[in-house]
Amino acid sequence: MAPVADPVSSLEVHASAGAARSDVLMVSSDSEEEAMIPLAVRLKQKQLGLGTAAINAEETRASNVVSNGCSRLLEVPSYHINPEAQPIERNKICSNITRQCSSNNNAPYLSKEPPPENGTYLAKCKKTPAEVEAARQETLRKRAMREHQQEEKERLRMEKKALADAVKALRPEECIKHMVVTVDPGLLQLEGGGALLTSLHAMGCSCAIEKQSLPRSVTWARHSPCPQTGEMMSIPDSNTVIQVPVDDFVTMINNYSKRQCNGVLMESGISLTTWIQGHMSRNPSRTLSLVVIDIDKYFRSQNSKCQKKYREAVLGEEKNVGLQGAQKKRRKKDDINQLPEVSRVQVEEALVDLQLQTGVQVRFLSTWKDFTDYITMSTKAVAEAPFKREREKTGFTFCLESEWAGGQKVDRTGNGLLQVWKRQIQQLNRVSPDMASAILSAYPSPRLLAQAYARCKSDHEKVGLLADILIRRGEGVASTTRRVGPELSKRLFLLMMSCDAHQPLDSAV
Amino acid sequence: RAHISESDATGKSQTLESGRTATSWHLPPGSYDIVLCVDVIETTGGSSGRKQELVKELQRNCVTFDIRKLNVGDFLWVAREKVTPVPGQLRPPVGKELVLDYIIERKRMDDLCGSIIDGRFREQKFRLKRCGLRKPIYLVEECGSAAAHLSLPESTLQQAIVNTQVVDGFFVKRVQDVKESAAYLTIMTRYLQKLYHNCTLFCRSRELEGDGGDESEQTANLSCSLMAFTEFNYGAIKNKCQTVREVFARQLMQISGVSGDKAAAVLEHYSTVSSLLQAYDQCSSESEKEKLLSSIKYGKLKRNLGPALSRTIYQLYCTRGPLS
DNA sequence: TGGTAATACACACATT
DNA sequence: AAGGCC
DNA sequence: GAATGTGTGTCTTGCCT
Repeated sequence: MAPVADPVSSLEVHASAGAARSDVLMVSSDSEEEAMIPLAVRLKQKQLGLGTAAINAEETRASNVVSNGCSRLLEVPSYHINPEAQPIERNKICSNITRQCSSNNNAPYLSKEPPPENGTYLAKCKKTPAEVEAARQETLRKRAMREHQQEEKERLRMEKKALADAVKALRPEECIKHMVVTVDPGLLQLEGGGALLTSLHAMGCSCAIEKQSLPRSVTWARHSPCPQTGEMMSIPDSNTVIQVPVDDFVTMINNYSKRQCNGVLMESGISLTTWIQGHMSRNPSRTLSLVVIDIDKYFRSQNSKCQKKYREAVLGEEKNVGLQGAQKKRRKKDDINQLPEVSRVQVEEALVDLQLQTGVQVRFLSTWKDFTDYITMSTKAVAEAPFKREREKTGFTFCLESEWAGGQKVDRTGNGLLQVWKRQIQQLNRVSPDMASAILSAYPSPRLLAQAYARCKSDHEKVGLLADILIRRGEGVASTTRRVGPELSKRLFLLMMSCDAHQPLDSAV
Repeated sequence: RAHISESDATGKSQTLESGRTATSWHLPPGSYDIVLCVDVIETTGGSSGRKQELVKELQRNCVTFDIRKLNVGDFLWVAREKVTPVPGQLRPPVGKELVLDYIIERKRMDDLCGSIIDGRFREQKFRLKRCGLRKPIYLVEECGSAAAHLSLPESTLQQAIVNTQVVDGFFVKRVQDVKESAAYLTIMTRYLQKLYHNCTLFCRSRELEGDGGDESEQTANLSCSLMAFTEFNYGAIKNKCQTVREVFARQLMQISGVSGDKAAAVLEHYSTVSSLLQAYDQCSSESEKEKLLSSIKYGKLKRNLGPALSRTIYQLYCTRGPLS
């Protein structure tokens, strides 16, 4: 039997020794949360109080109407808001509604513009009871309509707020405050546990201490309001960091080396890879990474014990398989000295095995402060990950495609637009500044180029419109001139005139 | 001794389609060698002796490697078909080569520092993600080494390293110096040689690469469907075919204030230059043209593009005389 | 109701 | 604080 | 985003009687 504790058994020891206590420490976001929950609850109540499908249909229709009204005021075509919306103005809809209401309760010909003679009649005689009643109902309807509009406006505002807050929660600055770091109690009873919590707290995120399915591990969760219910819910992150004691680590390295030496048939205990594979098969969705703290302490000990074997192992000229043969010093007194003897090369070999078999990586840290810093940085990385991923998904690739010049500054009068136009031409592949300048001098604005294309009689003429423009390179006598050429001419024609957005510019074949 | 051959895949003068046809060929077990490939820039240039130190170390470890011009990454491994010289021909036939899924970007701390500042860092990570190789590795050198007073704080650098691990999902290997880098490459090479000792390899095309998580596929870590090296190295050069839509987006972003989200929002309504010009032509008044784009929503959710940008774009595309 | 002023708040862009 | 103003 | 700081413009709010 191996004289060293198995990692699994050590897990059980730590878990039983540690008091499994769940504690959540709110740092600076508690006031915000208390303010946010009632907000979301109100939204939920309104959604439940009114219908679901019918109300949603009403609200989308109403929003379209409002948007059309706004866009009319801004003199903007309505299809910017909704491409399928017809150019119906809001005041027409409203007047139609009021007209319908009036005709239902009054004589049809009284609806809008009473004739002059009827006007005098109506002015002389007081309103009939029916008219009074009609007026009352009209007022009631107006009030009801206003209330409905108010409520819908309010609901729309709240929804917008909720979405805006959801985006805010992902911003690099604030996202960290919505993170809750769950730490295994086995980590805290080790030295530096308090410092970990202190640093996490200082960073502005919440901490929870509860027993993890993985020993001495730390996981992350995002504390955010659910868009549907408004309740706060925790969204767990797949990342997990496990701190592996040097004893267990060295033992598993040794087990791997034994397996490599003796052949695959020999069962020689848990190796790093098999240990991780066991955990990963138990819950496949986790992304693990390992931390080993102060492994140099082990190597220092080994080095002082037998320097000769260490050097041989580093030089790697002989297959130095360090079994646990050289364990002669005092046992229970110093745990390190009764560990098996492994070399740094053996560690690296086992690490490569772990990497290629599981993709899990191991971080070696020298102090517990480094561990705290590592967890701190990992927390920031995990917190900001969703934000960055979403940006990569929506944005264009060429935004950060190495040599990318920022937008050309242009003032209110339009100064700078010529440079913009030149740079626009250069966005096509294989267009040098000289080529762009040549085209620029012939057609100093997009409109002029488009007009030139429109004046062409044939498509063949359009394709070759720019082909014979001269490019002058250099200055004075040494300057050489070339043509733009038919290839670039065709590409620019396609770019300017094609109606197919996915039209390839680089001609095939 | 190590076998060094200068097989130069001339990076630019290739034919448009690299010679691999759709014939799905394969490499039976034992018909190929696993060979480490080192980018030529890692062996030559700048610091005279430092680069050769890695080569020397690999040679001492008896690692067979090949020095090539890699268009992405610094190290990778190929499965090189064993070729037997044909009688009557001086040159043996060219062996087929498949590139393994692992690719290493080696980064010294000072390199990393400069890369972060000028933006190369993000670009390199992006290129590694989409290079077709599914197991990118960042080999970070000079980790705990002398507090190199670089132009960036050390905490910043380490945060960047953690980010590439956690956010980008790269495997990050930290080493102290060049010697440890060589040791890592040596161990990796030997392990891969052992891993692929009895595998039949198939040729995959660059297409159909649902490059999901790298570590997520822990069970099928032995990928036998690989790309031909020529196709990989050619595809790594960035001469992608542009479309009207793409170039239009880039053009929009040439004006200050137009970002990716803004351009994308405009493209939602007018995906070509032509359609935008048509829309301007259909406007009845000049003020209508000015505000044609002002109420377009962009980005996170429904933020107006605004009248200012709308006016600028209007000036750009509607000015009938020369621009200034 | 609409319309503005004043602020807050983002975002695009520029630096150690 | 609600209502009518233009 | 490395991290932080700076200026453009929208967007939110409150106000008016």
